[in-house]
Amino acid sequence: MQNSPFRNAAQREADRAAKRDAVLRAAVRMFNERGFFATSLDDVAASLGISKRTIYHYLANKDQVLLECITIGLEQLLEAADEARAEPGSGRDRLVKFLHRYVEINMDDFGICVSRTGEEALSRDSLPRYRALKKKIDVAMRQILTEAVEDGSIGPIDVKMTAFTLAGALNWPGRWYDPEGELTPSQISKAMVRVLMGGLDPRNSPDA
Amino acid sequence: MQNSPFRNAAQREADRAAKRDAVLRAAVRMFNERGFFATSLDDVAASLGISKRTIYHYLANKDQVLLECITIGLEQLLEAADEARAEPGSGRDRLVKFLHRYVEINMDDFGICVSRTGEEALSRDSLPRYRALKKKIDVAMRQILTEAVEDGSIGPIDVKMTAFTLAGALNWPGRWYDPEGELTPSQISKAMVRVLMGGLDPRNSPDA
DNA sequence: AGCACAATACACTCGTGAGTGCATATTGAT
DNA sequence: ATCAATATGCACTCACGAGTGTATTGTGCT
Repeated sequence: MQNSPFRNAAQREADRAAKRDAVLRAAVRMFNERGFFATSLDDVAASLGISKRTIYHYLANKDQVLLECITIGLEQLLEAADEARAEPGSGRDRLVKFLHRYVEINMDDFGICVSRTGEEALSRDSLPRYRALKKKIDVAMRQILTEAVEDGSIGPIDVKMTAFTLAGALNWPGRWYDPEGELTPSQISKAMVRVLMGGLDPRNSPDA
Repeated sequence: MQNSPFRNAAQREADRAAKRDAVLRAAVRMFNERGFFATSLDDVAASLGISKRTIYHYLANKDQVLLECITIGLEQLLEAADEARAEPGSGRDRLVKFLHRYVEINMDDFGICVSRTGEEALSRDSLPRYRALKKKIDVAMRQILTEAVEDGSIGPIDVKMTAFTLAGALNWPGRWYDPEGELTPSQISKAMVRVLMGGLDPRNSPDA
């Protein structure tokens, strides 16, 4: 059965997907390093030892390359939201879980690409999909916040503005995080979440 | 004395500065709308009813146009830091003052440009000046935080990570703020600062 | 063996936009 | 009145990079 046509068909499909993936990975790394506009697909091809024409065999155009990269990043965030919501514990526990994952994803190749790329980089055609995904994440964030407010495990904050504020803070590491730096993603995420949950004002009594 | 050569020389200088300024203003607006790379200097010139060649009379190249815009924005932030530090009151009071101004500046044309522009957009030559200014602002922010921690008016937070977290949150409005939207800069800034100062965790006892 | 199709390369077109050379107008100084 | 300098436009060059037409190779299928 090793060589049945089914297996082979599947195999080829997998090969193709793997190659497409490799292109996206190479592309996203270069986008993050030099920026989307300063990166030519010739560069990306060269970094893989292939020709630009090959890239166009797997992806329609440069815009689609970017959209795929961003989509991967955004879908990771959506997954994180789903996972967090499935957790046991208080609303606050689920929120904290989500925030941690959010920060960490934003220090991964595709996540970095998300936080560094603005709407200007995408084509008219790609914008709707992009905006829809962004919106979903915003909705998920607000949902998680609302649940936590409702069960009283966090204070009665303004959900909308809090979601914006959190998003900003959590996305920022994508701009300055340096894999060679001293701080690990996990340390960064812990520190940031602590600040955001506790706030700057002194607590009336320190809790356990 | 109305027509003394001094007056005229000064006048001409002022005219020139005003024109240069108008170019920067027009440029920054377009950069913010379409993005730096999607904006050609021909576009900017057209929006002012002049020719591209005229722009090159006041500014050396596109890179310098951007650098000037960013510098204006960053210098506003530095000013805000100085003003805040000169205020009376507790360290917390000065910090809050600074944060409010910070957010508001980030919703002004030049401030938006700062928060939307990454290092990729600048040339090798411009980077040092850019980085130096950014650093100054980070230092100022940490200074203000440190003072507030030391006089006990805010909790004993990790200054470095808090500065990063705040910067992220405060810069974010530059990405989504819409002058036509319902929320005014002042409302946004108030809401964000409240979230950041108070945190999400419930307070042990609500204060006055 | 031969066919069909996927994968890849090479060499090209074409548009766009940064930056410039030159010619011209305007204005203050002598 | 004339000169010098400043301001501005027009038309150009030049490089770069996205995307493509076509040829070539490899591989599974019959």
